[in-house]
Amino acid sequence: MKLIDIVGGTPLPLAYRIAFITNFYREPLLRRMEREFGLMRPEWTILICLNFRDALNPRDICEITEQPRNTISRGVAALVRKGLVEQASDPEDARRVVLRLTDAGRAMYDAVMPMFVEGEARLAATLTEAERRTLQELLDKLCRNVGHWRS
Amino acid sequence: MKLIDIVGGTPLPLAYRIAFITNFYREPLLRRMEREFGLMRPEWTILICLNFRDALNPRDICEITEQPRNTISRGVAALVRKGLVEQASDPEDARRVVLRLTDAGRAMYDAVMPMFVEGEARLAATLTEAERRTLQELLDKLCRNVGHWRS
DNA sequence: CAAAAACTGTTCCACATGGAGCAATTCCGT
DNA sequence: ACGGAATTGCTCCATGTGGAACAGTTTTTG
Repeated sequence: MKLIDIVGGTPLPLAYRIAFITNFYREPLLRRMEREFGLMRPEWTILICLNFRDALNPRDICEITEQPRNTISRGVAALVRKGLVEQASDPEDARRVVLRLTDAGRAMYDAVMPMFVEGEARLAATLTEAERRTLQELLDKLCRNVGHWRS
Repeated sequence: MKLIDIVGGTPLPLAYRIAFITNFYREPLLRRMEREFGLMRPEWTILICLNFRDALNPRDICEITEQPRNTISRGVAALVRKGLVEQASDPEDARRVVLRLTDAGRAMYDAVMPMFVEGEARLAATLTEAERRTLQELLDKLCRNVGHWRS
């Protein structure tokens, strides 16, 4: 009796399998990240956002990730304490704070990300190249239509 | 600037899209469940397990779901308080407890599940029938090979 | 047969997270 | 230009969750 047997028997053929994969892929890696790098999840989220586009406001990150403001606020504070992010005041709006990755912040991103990439590689290794391409296209279609199905 | 743009730009083409879908599908529905039905997530997990196969031990549920013992213990205690689950002592092993859904427990399951089914229907509606079948097969292949890629 | 080891379920404790409210600043309507 | 509304970021608070230790029971080992 394993979880997959139950998952296969529920009336949620897609959603449960997707949640199942998320649980067993992401959760253990996030735990390891917390243990080995001392990064909390919101901090990692912020690093990802800033690595993709620098000089964001906390508000932008909230909008992008749809996480509560206080969560992002605490995450930023922790990253600043660790010297991974610098905050400057926005000259155009005194309420806003401009966030930038420091070199240490980029180094942290480069140190953590390979762990997830390796997990992705193991995941992808169970599929053929054609299957991978197909799966990615279908998932991408779902993601891009998030506005139609999000609850 | 939306999350999907960042997701598409990371070196995790599959995993990030899957996590993205999980976040925007499951999270809002779980919040609604907590609000409207007063069920916590571990309690819902336990209901799903017992609906699939009755007379499980807490230990079984821990093994199936790979959740910590104390989480399941608290969930069971809450469900018993609410009259959704009954616990009896196992005559073969005094350490063990046998869990069974009550009629109210089954009714709760039947009341909550349609919410998730509806969300699944919206999700599936963005794909054609053939795409749905293909996606389910690929996801199923990943799930069944969880032993090869789990971290 | 006795003692150590393993197992099951619970409780205690630390803490990460989300909601509500707050101060400071900017925007908008009149 | 002025006063109310909206926005931004932060702090307090309640709580859900996981790790570690614990008591009771069973199994294994010497």
